[in-house]
Amino acid sequence: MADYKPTLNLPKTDFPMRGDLTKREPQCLDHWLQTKLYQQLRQARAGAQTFILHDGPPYANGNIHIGHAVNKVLKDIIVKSQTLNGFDAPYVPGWDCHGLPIELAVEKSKGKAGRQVDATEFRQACREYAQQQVNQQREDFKRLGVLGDWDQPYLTMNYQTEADTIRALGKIIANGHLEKGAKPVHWCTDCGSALAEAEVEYDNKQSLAIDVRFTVLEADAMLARCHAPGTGGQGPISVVIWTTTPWTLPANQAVALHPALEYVLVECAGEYGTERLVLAEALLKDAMCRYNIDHYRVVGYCKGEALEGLLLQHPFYEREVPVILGEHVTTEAGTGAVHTAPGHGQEDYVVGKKYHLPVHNPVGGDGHFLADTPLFAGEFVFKADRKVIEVLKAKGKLLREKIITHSYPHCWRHKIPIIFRATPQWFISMEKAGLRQQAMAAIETVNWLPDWGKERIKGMITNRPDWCVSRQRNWGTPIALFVHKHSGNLHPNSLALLEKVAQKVEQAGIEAWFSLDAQELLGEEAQDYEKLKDTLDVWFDSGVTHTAVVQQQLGLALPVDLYLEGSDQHRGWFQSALLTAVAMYGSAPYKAVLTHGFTVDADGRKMSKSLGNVVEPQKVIKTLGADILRLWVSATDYRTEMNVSDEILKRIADAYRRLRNTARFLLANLHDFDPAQHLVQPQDMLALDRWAVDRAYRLQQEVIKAYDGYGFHQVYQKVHQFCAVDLGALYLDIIKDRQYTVQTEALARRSAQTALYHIVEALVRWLAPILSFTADEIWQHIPGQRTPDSVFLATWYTGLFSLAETETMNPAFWQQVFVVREAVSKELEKLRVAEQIGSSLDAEVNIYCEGAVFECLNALNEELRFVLMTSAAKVYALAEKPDAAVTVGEFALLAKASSHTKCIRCWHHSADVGSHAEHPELCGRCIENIGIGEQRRYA
RNA sequence: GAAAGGAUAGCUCAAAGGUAGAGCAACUGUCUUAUCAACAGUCCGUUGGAGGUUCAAAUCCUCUUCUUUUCUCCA
Repeated sequence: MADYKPTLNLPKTDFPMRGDLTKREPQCLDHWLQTKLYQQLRQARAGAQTFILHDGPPYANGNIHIGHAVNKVLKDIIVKSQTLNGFDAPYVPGWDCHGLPIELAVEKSKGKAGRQVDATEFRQACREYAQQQVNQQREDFKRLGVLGDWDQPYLTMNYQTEADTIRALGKIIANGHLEKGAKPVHWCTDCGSALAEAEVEYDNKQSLAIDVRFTVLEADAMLARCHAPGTGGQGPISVVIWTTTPWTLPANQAVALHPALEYVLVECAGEYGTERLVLAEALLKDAMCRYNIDHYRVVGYCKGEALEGLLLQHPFYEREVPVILGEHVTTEAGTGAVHTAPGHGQEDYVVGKKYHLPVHNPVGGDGHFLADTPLFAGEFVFKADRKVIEVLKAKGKLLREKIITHSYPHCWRHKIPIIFRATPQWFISMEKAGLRQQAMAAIETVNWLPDWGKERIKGMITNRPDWCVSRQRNWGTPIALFVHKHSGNLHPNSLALLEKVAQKVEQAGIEAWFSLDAQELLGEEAQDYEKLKDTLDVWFDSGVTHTAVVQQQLGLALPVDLYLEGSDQHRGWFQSALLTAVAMYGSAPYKAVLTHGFTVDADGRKMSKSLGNVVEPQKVIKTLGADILRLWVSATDYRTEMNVSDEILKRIADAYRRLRNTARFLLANLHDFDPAQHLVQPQDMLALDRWAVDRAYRLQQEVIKAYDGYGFHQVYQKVHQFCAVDLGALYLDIIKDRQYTVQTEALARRSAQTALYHIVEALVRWLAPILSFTADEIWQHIPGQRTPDSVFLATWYTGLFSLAETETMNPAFWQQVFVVREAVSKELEKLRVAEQIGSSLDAEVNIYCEGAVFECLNALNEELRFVLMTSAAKVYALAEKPDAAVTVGEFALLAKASSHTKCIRCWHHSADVGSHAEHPELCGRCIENIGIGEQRRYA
């Protein structure tokens, strides 16, 4: 048997079938670095319309997890697709570098600032630690294939940025939003400082629980407010509170009731004679039992809201305190009446604010009552509990005392119980200069994606308290203000001073403030002013990057096009950016805000070490490659939770192989194609090839639309389907015969190659934002002069064209043909099962039809068999249909094994095999093709 | 405890009141000219559950389960 294989034009390529991504991707990254791809891109797009995605800075601590990877990849897909749109879309990644977690990490190695190590040295260590964390995270982000200005990222600890953060504060002060106040914070009496949430741990503590009478000042006024069917009883009336922190009573400013709870007025005989008590009805029995009172009677009742504003006598001070209402009051324990000391409790503070109660804190930093505190001056708070009880007893206000054990916050370092203590703080007021209302208006100007994000942030802005921006910390942007020692007022020249400080910080970083001698700026006045030691909340640092980074460092205009972060950032960055922007210049810093959900496992549970369901991006990259991770990100609808597991990634890897192999096949069939010489003009191309280009043309419009709408999973679905169905199952399968068997230079072949060429040019661009590494690799293998050098410098391919409806063989025509093809396929399968044929080329088929179907099939003439991939395909009128034919819809089919001999070169069965003496195993078509060449017109 | 989002085939996604549909996977074959590939055929669903509105519900309403995020987490 002669070997005709060398006479075929078989596919040939260096583009490997296997991705080998774990090896190839790092090389690709090196190449991008060496060619300064990012810088090239900036030059190439200079002057083009911009698209600015402003990066939200991850916190510079710890390894990146899958959530970071999702966020960065989504950003990268957007930036790359917008670049393909022709926009100048710079991407400058950033890091959030100040703050507590870094301080805590440094404390572990260096010790606490001001104790084992001085504050300056401590801050330097924080700076170094943060930089090292940035470096580590940066390597992981780069490995994901994210294209950005990694050499010049923005860091909130850059001197310039620190200075501009201070200037941002100045602007907010100038606009009248900053306010001094006091707020209770966790306070360790041993540390002598405030503790952050992360420094607090809960443990059991024994406390004295007491029930205390707050006597109603005007009994008549009280009775007038409630239903008292009889006489209303006898004796003094007291509202009873229950507390586990007796030492907070000196700071009491009110008693809180729940507005909707039912309260009762009970007459009973106590140790001081007949009296009346006010309690929540639901707790009446419990309370009476606790007080050992057997005989009592309800003499009146009312809802809590009826008592609002009623005045009570403080149990041991000459102070009148009001009844206030709070939703936080419950009936789980106590009396339904809550002792309220805004200086000693978060909730009391919040509700107190509503009623304009004074925030009174009589306790010093060492936990001892201040010298001007009547009765308890100098006492340590927890020791004062006993003394408070003695005083209450003496005043006849104590109903009962008992030692209880309960969960209580402790200092994680000293393991001692901590207290809530109001300390001076700085706030950005939501109301003082209309910030809340302006922010609400700004929300309306932003495109929130998905749309429920708008309601979410509106709800948060509506309800949020003033923003406490001060922290008693070391590693942070300083609140660089001077406060008058006696009046507590800001220095009248604060704004000018702030600018002077900012100039110093530009040169030497935040240390310039901490090491500043006040005299240098204030001269003689320095002795009258206190230089603030507080730092800014880190959310302020990241919040103002719209100014400190976007405007100042990058010189870009606001608002930017897009912020993109996880949905938790409605509470975080989206809000801190919005509030600071509105406070500075009255409008939102972004045009649109896009959010993504969190990654969860296959069952929708969040990832945790204890559940063992954590997917680490580093591991995925090491085993499957970054492109697989990227493909997963693109394939997943990120608007809700994103499921990820080994199985899901395996499926994604399968899909990757299909995409890669499709590209490989296209390239392999273009190995001898030079577009400069061989490209066939659209009007000269075969009809089927024009159909294929038309499919790509239509798809490209959908792909671009999907990218612009940030619907990447649609891109994935559509492109994958195109590769699997339009190309794999149809077009590529059909043209193999033409590609392989006709003459190398035949129009029939060059026409198909032209289509393949157009398609791969388009495909590589569709894939580039998602499969960046693979697309780059494909780009290198596409034949012809490649300009630009990289797919990332390119714009969408413009060589595609549509197939006009007016053509005979228009898209609808081919649709009809493929319906028949599918039916034929099913018929052939029957023959195959019956073992009458193997390959479809072993069969021939007769089609009986009329009307449009007949016209259609007949138009293809002799070439119908190539579309159906049978050795023969004949079209007859429906009337001629024999009984053996199978009817499928509008037509009927009769398929049978071919009786002719198989040509060993093209595998078609044909009557003319053997007609040539020199090539007894070939058909006439192949003889032509080895020699003079076959003519084709349609398929 | 509250608010918001989500739940459709083994997986990823469609279907905006009108017969639940793709692709992948699985299974069974074919080919050996994309070969650790490709093609063909087959199978797969009480749309988380229960009610309701409607001639008709994945879709609208109510309740419920699970889950995610945020808030509250307390005298």
